[in-house]
Amino acid sequence: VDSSVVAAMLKRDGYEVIGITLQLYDHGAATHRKGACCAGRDIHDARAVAERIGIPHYVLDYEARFKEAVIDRFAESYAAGETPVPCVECNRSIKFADLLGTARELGASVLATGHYVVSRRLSDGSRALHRAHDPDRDQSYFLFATTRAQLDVLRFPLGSLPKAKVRELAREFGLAIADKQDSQDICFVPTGHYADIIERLRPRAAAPGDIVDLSGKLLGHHEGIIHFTVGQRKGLKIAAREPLYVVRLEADTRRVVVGPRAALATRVIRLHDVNWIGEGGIDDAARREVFVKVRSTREPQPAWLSLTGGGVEVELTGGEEGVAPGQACVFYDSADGEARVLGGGFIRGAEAARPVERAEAVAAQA
RNA sequence: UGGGGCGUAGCCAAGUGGUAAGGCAGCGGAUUUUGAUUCCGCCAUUCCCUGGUUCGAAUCCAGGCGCCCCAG
Repeated sequence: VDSSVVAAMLKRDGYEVIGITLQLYDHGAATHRKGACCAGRDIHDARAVAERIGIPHYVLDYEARFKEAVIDRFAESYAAGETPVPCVECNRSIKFADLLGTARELGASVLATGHYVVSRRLSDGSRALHRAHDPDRDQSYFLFATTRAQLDVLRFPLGSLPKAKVRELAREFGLAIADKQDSQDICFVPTGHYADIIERLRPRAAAPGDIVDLSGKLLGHHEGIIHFTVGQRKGLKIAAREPLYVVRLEADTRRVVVGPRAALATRVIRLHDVNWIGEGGIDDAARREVFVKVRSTREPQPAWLSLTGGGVEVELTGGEEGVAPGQACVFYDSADGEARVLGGGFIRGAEAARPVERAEAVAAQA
């Protein structure tokens, strides 16, 4: 629905519009699944929309690149005990790199997408990324890795519209897909069981292992580390006095370490591959308070950034629970409203306190 | 084979004469363009077995069976 409305809006406004649909993965398996995108059924729908609004439409076969850049990395990440965010990878490499390049080759001056995020022009001509007007639809979390150069040629016409309005527009434009279900879950996992596809790609990653508590005591067994993520409660099959959560995954020993909810508390997060699209450089920002999201469905939390030898470190003022390596940590300049996206990074690890503070705590006890 | 204790759902566990709490696990749903979390719902016609007392028993009595502990 979203990208269709974007195309129709631009066409209405007098732009020369070219519709492009990406074929990203096996279009046989996922064709009939509700909530899927970018395959089979969607391609037909897109073609019908293009015809309705009178624009040329191309279907680009990106299956090979998608498998390499998104699916393989997804499996790799899980096998390493991390919890990846495939949507981030897809946006930055498939849509905003490969597709963007193709758009340019077609002579397009900009690439418009149906993402719910706002791009604002700054006085110097460059662009700033902001959260969508509707915080419930905001997709900025998945777009933190977008570079300044990409922002220059990207447009997000839906960022200030509520979803209901978009569907209304779709009806006004006479688009048959006006009430089509929103996409959700991981698009390339037709069954909803992401572990299946990882097992196919990385058979060795599905090996069973032990479930232990924080002291290392054996509590049970599991059918593969890929079935778990930090903070997860369901599926441990261990009856205890209180609910147990996955505290960390040890890929090398295939151990799943569990503990009480309190053990999920996190204050310090270490990042890698940080992208900065805020004012100035990231070193300028290290002195002021920012707001970060550690998952898409969470309000930004106050935090401080600091540069360390290995990368960027985030210290949360209030703490977070169940922060999983591999996930994204996205920076904003404000806690609410259409906050500007300052950038973000991938989570390398997280601790309940800084190493120095831990050392001091130990010293104090002695 | 002397003494003591125990046996309630997959696990832990309350209930000691009035018609089976709760937690954990599990299952289902809601929420969610990642994985999770969270929330809601479901989950023992029956309390180791067999008799007995009683209007009424998981609760009292008798006898079995099974476990545990101490002492042999």
